[in-house]
Amino acid sequence: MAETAPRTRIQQKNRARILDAGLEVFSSAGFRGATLDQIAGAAGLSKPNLLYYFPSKEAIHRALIDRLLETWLDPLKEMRADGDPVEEVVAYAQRKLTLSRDYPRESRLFANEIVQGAPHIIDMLKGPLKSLVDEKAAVIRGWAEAGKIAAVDPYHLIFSIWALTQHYADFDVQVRAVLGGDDPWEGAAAYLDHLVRRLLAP
Amino acid sequence: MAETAPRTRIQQKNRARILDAGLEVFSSAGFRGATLDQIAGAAGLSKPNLLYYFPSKEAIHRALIDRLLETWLDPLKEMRADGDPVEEVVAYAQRKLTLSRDYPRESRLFANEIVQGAPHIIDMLKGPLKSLVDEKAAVIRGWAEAGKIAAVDPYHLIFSIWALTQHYADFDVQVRAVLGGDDPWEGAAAYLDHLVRRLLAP
DNA sequence: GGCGTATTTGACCAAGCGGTCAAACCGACG
DNA sequence: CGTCGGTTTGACCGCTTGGTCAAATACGCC
Repeated sequence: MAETAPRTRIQQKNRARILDAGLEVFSSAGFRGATLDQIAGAAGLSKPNLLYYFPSKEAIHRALIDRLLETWLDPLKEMRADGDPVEEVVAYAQRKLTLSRDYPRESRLFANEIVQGAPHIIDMLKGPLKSLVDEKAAVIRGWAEAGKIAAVDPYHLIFSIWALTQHYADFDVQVRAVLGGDDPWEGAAAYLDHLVRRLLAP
Repeated sequence: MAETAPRTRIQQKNRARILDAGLEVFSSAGFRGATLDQIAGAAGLSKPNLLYYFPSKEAIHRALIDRLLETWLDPLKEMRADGDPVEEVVAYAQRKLTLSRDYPRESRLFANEIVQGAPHIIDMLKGPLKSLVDEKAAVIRGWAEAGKIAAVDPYHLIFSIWALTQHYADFDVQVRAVLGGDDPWEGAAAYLDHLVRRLLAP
């Protein structure tokens, strides 16, 4: 938040490179495990030069988290109360899965943060996230009570979609080790679709 | 492996305390984020004393991972080909959930390891884990072909059980933030039971 | 008690860490 | 050309880190 727009073209470019490098390093080593030298190296800059653009390691991390949070909830936000219930949930699950597939580093950044107690985003979890989920859970509950979908606990339904979609990104190594060479994502999409339909069919 | 049994009572006690402290710290900070001082503090020992029992930070971590791997696959191993198919999978899912509930620190230790690329256990994933999953997947496929359960991709079925059960332990902060004060585990068990039955009902 | 071994510790070290700073560099504009 | 703001860097600092070591202490057994 309160991100002052970078003035020059060179600032824009370097800030972007730093954030990309930071994402790479933080997501695969955690906050503590990442070093400024690694990030600087990945960004093709010297360490003091890094700190010319961001005042601290913490600031890079925060910028990444902020950027992540902006988009991470979008798929759920898009779920419409006035659509076809089953299709709405199926589509939500697929959007979330696509997000994990296309942004695995962001997914792991988030996972690292949560697993280690979410020190930087606990307020967001208890505030905006909870509100959003409460709202959508009410919608799902409404659908269930109207008999349009089977009765399910809406909170745990949402958790299971989060769990599954995060799993394919965060536990990618394990998934690939078990599956051998095959690309997991196609099978994942089909399975997730099948699972949600089975679960919600009235 | 090749763990020489501690001779004296004092060794047994201190090694156990160190492992417990190490589990606490590693699971909530990751390997890199954990410090020997933290572990020593949590174990109530001095740092050099720690290193009297374990030769390095790495060694503590490895001991924990080894101990974890011994039990982590047990629930899946116990799934019997000659039982009632749906009940076998349901029971497996519940065993795995119970494990996550009772050993959340081990779960997070595992999660930290995998998210960061599984550097220490990649061989185990590609070897024993893959073999076990291949074996059980064949069993599940057999059930499906015999019409005893609905047709599902057995690999993704197993992934979804892993994903969900790990989620409640690893993303505990988020789950609790969304649910408010309520204990998640009861609802989780009911939901997981329901999900598996719905999914597999022929 | 006394002795040998197991255990514990304070002091220390080299390397790596996040971060600073003054000086150098660079390109645009007069 | 000079100079002025934005950019880059090498050298450096204080602190933390994993790990060592010799000396001190406790323990178990005679």
